[in-house]
Amino acid sequence: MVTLATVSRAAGVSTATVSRVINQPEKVDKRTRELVEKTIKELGYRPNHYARTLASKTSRTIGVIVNRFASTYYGQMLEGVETALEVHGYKTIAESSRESAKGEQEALTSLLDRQCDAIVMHTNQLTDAQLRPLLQEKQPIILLNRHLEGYCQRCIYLDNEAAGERAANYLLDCGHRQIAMITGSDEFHEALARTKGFRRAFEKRGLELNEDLVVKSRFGFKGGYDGFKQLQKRAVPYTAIFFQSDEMAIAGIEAAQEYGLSAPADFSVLGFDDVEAAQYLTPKLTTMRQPLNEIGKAAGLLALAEFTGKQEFFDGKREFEATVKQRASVTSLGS
Amino acid sequence: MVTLATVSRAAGVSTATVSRVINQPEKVDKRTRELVEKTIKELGYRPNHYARTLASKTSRTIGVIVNRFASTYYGQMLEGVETALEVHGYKTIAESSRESAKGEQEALTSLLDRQCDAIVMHTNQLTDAQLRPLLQEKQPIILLNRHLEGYCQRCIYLDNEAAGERAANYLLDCGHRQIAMITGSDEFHEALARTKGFRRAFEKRGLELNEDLVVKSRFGFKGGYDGFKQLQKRAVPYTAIFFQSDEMAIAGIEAAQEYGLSAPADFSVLGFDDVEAAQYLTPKLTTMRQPLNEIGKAAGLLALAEFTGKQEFFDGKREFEATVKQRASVTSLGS
DNA sequence: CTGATATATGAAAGCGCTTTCATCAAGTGA
DNA sequence: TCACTTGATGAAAGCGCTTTCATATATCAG
Repeated sequence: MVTLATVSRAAGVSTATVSRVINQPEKVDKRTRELVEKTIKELGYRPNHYARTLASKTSRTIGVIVNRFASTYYGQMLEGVETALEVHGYKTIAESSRESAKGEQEALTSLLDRQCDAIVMHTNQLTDAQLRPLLQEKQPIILLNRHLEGYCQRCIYLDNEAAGERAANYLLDCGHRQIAMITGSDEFHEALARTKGFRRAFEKRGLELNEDLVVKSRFGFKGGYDGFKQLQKRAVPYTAIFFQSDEMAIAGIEAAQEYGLSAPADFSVLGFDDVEAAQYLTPKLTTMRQPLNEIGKAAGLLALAEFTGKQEFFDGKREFEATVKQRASVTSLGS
Repeated sequence: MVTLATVSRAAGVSTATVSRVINQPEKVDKRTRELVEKTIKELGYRPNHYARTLASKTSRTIGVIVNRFASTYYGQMLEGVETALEVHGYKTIAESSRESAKGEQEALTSLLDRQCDAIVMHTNQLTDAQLRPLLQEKQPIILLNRHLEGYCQRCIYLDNEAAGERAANYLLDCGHRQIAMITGSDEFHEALARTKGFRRAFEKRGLELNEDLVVKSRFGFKGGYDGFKQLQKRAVPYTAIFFQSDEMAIAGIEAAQEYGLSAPADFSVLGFDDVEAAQYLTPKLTTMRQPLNEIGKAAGLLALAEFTGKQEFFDGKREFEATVKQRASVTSLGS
């Protein structure tokens, strides 16, 4: 194995000098530097990341924790973080929590043990009380789509309430009145907030939201499929459905087929996320576009800013807005 | 910071003993062990992963390199690797190559520098010649869906040729003769193999594959969309289309709408992958099911077996088969 | 030419852990 | 009882690097 010492011996200098060539080249005489650089190349020396981190106490890597890898939702955020950090010479490593509190906790300590300089995490299984102590680490931890009292500085999130409200308003503006909503699971702050905002839109207009039309379900295809069936069972008329994720909407549309119903002919559907598939479906899905990539970027940059203490990395934008992406699955009711 | 030394002092033992309690508890007297364990807990001590790895030269983690995070295809494999390793107390960390040769190379050295005990990688940008030297590391590197002369021991793959052949045969058996194919990009070994197998099926039956009906495109939604349009431009009649990925198929079906065509009424479509969305589309997508999760698991286990030298981790199955998942998008042509 | 300042380098201590080797006490069989 | 194994523990070296501090040489103003 080629180590610093190997190189230093070969070049006839001390290990300190070789180290300097790598980390602060300007502090080394040009001739020495070139000699060392040549030797490094010839020997194919690659610094041992672990030794380096151990000695310097910084690893130039940011850890990211997501719920699942096999989901575009998290994947897009992840890519956002990655691209933002790459520019500044930082690496991203990812772990998944497999949707369990234990997993979230383990991933966090694992990443901490790996000396990540900062951590970006999406957490919904851990309660506020469980989470708080974990946040005491000296490495900054950025929370995705989660609000924690007194920890706002380090939260990046979509304003899900506003998004829910906007979704309702859009449907309302299209003339719909009997609007159903299939929600994501309670466990997710996102779902709760979207529901709350949705309700508020009705209140503000002095309209009543028919509670029989809101069915609690789960994110993911299956959740949309089951949710739709449940809605049908209630036999309450509706002209539009708001699904709290695109995956749910896709599956819901399919479920409708089994009842001989089809969107948007029989009812309008509004999704959420704007996954890549949304624009390639039949009907093309009208959905609440969520800037997943930018959210990821912001989180990455905030992590960097917090870790380095250089605020210029981060532009201060912690809150993002979802916007209506109009396509074909929502139709206006003729007034 | 609580270190080994802190604990050892508090417990009144040597650091060696504390270390043993953690790594080989059976070698420590029960009473001492319990005392140390108690102290560890009280102090909230967590071993420093870096120091540990540096000293022991093993990190108990496997690195995985995928092309992109925001794709279910890789996500599912990743989850497969993860679940397989978790059981054995190994961690998985992932990096993405962002679909570039440079990215693949960087991810590899980064993971190597991180002392991953073994690496599982999906690589298609690096040429065989570029790849070979990288494989010389002492850490075993497992290749996903790639064949490398003389490196078969460490390759896990879907038999894409057989899959392509099977796809063609299925369509042929359904009575289709004018079959179009939209391929993935040449850069991917997967695409080439599927095409090859597809061709072979025709040859074996003494049938001719109309070359005007095969259009080279790219994986991903856009590739399917563009591919279909290109196919239309050629104005050659067909009764079925084989898309080399589900994403392509989804987008292709949508593109067809723009021509007033719809599947399966106007033509059958066969996809590839069986992504979760496939069963929730209209029409439900008939597709070549690829056991992504199992492939990931196998790769993880093989990595473990190679690293530890314990062959019992791995069951020897390196090659996987795709099977036809019949749903609604392919119809039989009345004979 | 002198003392002060800047620049380039090396020696050596440490980062937090594992592991080898030596030590010591306790147990064993003859 | 003695020589001998066995088991539990500690001292200390070392993993590959960074960084502080001291040293040595070069540079400069006066």
